[in-house]
Amino acid sequence: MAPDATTNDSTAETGVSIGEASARTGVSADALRYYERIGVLAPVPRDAGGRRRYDAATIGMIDFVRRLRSTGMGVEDVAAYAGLVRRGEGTVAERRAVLERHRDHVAAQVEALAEVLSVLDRKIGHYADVEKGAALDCDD
Amino acid sequence: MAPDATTNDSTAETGVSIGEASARTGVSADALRYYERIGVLAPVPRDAGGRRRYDAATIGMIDFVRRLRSTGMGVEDVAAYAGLVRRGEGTVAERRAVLERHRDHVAAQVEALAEVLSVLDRKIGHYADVEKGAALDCDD
DNA sequence: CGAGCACCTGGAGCGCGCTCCAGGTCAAGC
DNA sequence: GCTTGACCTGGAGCGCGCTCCAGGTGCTCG
Repeated sequence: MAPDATTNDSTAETGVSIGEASARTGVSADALRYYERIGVLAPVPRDAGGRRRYDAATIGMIDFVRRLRSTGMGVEDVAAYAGLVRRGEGTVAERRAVLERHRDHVAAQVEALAEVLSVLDRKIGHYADVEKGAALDCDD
Repeated sequence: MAPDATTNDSTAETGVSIGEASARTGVSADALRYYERIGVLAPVPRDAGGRRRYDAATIGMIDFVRRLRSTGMGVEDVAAYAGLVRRGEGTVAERRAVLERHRDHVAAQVEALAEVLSVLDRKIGHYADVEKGAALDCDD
């Protein structure tokens, strides 16, 4: 059986290109290079030609970074967390603390959004009322 | 009975100052002027000395604007909505459509945040496990 | 009367997080 | 051999949403 269509080389060219990593994670290639520069990602290994190769673990990390970013964690904070991950086992408690703080932050966001959601629903309902019986209109 | 401590003048100085409006809404005075400039707020009436006076309805609008902003609606979109409000009754259906679209947007945000929340909880739980029996650790 | 304070205007500046660009290298396909 | 395309680097540029500044006005308080 052929082992793998993309890796049948003895010099084990492993991982995927930056384009592929971008496609898989939804993070732009520019952003990936930027993340590496500022330390959100550890220096990514290169192939013979100096091109980046992203392994599965790194892809996973990028995906997690994307989630953190999407919930409003600043790139510096993400870089700090990533630094802990890189420093290894001794930082587990600290990593947990960082994530717990961020979880609380996200939970607060959800609450705040839910509140706005209810305000929107009230307002939409009000508009709907005005549209039907265009009468008992107050102001907004 | 004294009618009101702040408004016992015959020339009816109505509404509150920009500082007061800022304090009540949590929106900075600079932002309030900025909002007026770009049309998020209609031109605010002035007192004899050219200072802005915010009435209750405007304070309410500012509060709603703050909610829209906090849920990621861009200032231009907010200005567009505010423009509809200013144009009056004929725009009710359109306003409703805008808010419904935004509500969907916010609902999607809530869903996305909730998903990240669960990922965070899993990860935090995993870290907690590692901390207790520091053994069956895989990688992250 | 002088000081202090809140407010005014127009415009410049800024922090964030990328995004884009110029100029170059390399590998593959025609 | 030449073109095409994905990738490389360092650094400049940008869109957003304010924020800050200089320079000035006017009210109030001691």
